[in-house]
Amino acid sequence: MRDADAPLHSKQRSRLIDVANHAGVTKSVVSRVLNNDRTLSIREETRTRILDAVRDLGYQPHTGARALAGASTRALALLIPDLTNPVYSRITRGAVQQARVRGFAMLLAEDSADFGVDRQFADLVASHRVDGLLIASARPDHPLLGMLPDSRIPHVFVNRVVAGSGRNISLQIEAASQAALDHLLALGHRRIGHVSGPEQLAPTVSRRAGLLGAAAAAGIPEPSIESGEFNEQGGYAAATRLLADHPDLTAIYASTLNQAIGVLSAVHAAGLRIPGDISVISYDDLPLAGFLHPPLTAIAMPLMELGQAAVDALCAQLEGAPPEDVLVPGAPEVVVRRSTGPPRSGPPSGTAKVPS
Amino acid sequence: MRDADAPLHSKQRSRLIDVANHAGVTKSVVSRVLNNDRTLSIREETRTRILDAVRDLGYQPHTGARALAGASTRALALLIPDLTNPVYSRITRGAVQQARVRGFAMLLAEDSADFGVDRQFADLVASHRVDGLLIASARPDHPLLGMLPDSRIPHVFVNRVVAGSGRNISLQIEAASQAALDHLLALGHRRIGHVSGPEQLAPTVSRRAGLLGAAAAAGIPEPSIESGEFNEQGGYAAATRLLADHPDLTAIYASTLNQAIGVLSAVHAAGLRIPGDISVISYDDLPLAGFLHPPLTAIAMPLMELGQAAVDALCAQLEGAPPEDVLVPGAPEVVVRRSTGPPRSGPPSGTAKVPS
DNA sequence: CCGCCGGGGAAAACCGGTTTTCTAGGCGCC
DNA sequence: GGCGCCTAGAAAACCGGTTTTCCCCGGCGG
Repeated sequence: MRDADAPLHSKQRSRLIDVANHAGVTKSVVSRVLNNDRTLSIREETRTRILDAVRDLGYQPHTGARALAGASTRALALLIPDLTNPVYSRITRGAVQQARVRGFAMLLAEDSADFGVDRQFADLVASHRVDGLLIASARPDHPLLGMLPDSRIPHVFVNRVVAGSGRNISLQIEAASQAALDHLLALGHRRIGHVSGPEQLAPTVSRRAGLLGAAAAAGIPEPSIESGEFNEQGGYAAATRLLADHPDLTAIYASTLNQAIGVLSAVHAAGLRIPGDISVISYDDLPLAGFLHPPLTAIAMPLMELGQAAVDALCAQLEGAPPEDVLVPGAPEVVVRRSTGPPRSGPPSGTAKVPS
Repeated sequence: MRDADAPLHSKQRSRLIDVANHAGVTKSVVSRVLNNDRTLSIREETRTRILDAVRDLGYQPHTGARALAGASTRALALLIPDLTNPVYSRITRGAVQQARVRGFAMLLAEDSADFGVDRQFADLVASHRVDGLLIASARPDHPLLGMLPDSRIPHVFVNRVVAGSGRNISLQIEAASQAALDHLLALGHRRIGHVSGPEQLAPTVSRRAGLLGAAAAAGIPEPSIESGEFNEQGGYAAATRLLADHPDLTAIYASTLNQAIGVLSAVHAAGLRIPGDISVISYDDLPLAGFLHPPLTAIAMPLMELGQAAVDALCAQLEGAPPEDVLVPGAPEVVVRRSTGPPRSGPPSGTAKVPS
């Protein structure tokens, strides 16, 4: 035992040099062992002696020192538009989990405060706080987009498609819309309304395009579309307009679970029965959907997997791979509950023009 | 101008030494100016020269170097049990925002993965990644609780009350239960059920205690209580049991918005009308509540403020203040919607014993 | 005239790692 | 037997800040 001089009873955190002394080597060797430096040649016995010392002392590298010495910070940052939107909650969960698996910490920034978030994000990078960025909040005019291409900072876009960026991590949105339409067609619906999201947002556009394309291919009348924010109020307002302007609709496809809740509310308010008068189907499935009134038919999307895939893609960039678009696999699945049914035969039963 | 030798066109990030050269001083002076070192005496002219240089060069300190040199990391970590629970989303939002205001980054960890989260959190501290911890996820048996008192790491408990810790940041939960009961009493209810949360969880206990105390004071029969997880399924199951075992109930008070959604569903499934047969009221108000069927009466709690207060309290500790309990002000407010009304006079109308 | 004091800032040590360079010894080879 | 090479690890230079110490200089009192 050569550790007689090591401060075994010290309450201090142990440093690399302590481990080195404990193992009877220099700190450079310890560092290289811990980082799996292939250019180091070392006897197996020495290696285990070092690893034992690491364990004995409970050594934990100092993140700052590491970052300073040029290595990575092993931290990522996630920018999302709205934490209270369950869609982003799931994506965040997946991303945080996967980051953890890969040994990264995850920083969080929310765009809703929109109080200089672009600036904040730029600072995270400039101050070497993170190795890379996950951006789930890029509207086409987002200031961040202007500064990213110049910087060398690795980043991916999550659930966003920034044209030509070559680093978009996305879901099979068009296929989801196709699946939703197929479900409605199988029930016999032909006049369909769509509650869409904010204009120019990539997922909005994809869902709409998927729906319109599929409708055209199926030879049914072009779906009526109204847009609203990605929340309950947005869904409520859009559905109210749809019902008022297109009394012949028999089904509504909502772009988001939050919107769908607003849609349900608007349909109830119009005095219509679900699915008797109007069927409602939603993109995004969550446990919540099963407890609505009526339980909501929805398209389950692999949101956690999206978050995980985004972290994987970002890590690949960190390891030197060129960025590339990723389409998260997993076919959309229609979870049939009780908000969809055959279309009514006659005119709607309720007083569609008189919301309470 | 003395900056002729400064690499003005360099694309590199500028360092402290660059700023110093640009301003014609040494880096120690720059550092002390930027950190408002009161022991430094400096001419006003020099100070502005330095600040100008900082601005001109777009200087951004290297977080790692700073942390290494003994200063703080200016990062905090937040541990929450479940991101998809909107309650925690709001708390998180408040915390992230306030951290940003105070110049801190926020790291996120979720307990749901419960894949060594305590270990992960300990690591964050041990590796000097964060200055302090916000813990919103402490069950009494949480492993983290065993290790925290020893460590000198500043931390607070958010929406949790760890007895004797002296660092609990909490809401006026008892008052909220009181307000809920007052609302029901005013409507004429006397037989009340309560859907409670997981046992031993501090908020669960507080809400229950508040309700029982207020009920006793009002002289009504002791409320019937069933517990369930803090999600829709938990609320559904608990409400189903309540309805089956206590057919005389005329109102249910749910512990969480998620649970309330399950309660609504269970009441519907039992064939009962809301509020005709059963009134439902919930702790936690969110926009979502207004779009349920029927729109849900709920107690609005200042969740974002809770998150902010937690960050404030933690920062106070970082600045050397002794930890102390904080009761976030803001009286609970009953947002009356349509899920509550006068109690029915006779027996319930539905087939309460036959959930579909 | 000299010593002391305080303002203004320079110098250097240090934080804990990473990475490149260097060296001592042992071995095979010619 | 001398040489180069390989192995195993030592040494030292850095990364970019913070903080303590030190120094110079001018003014002022004795």
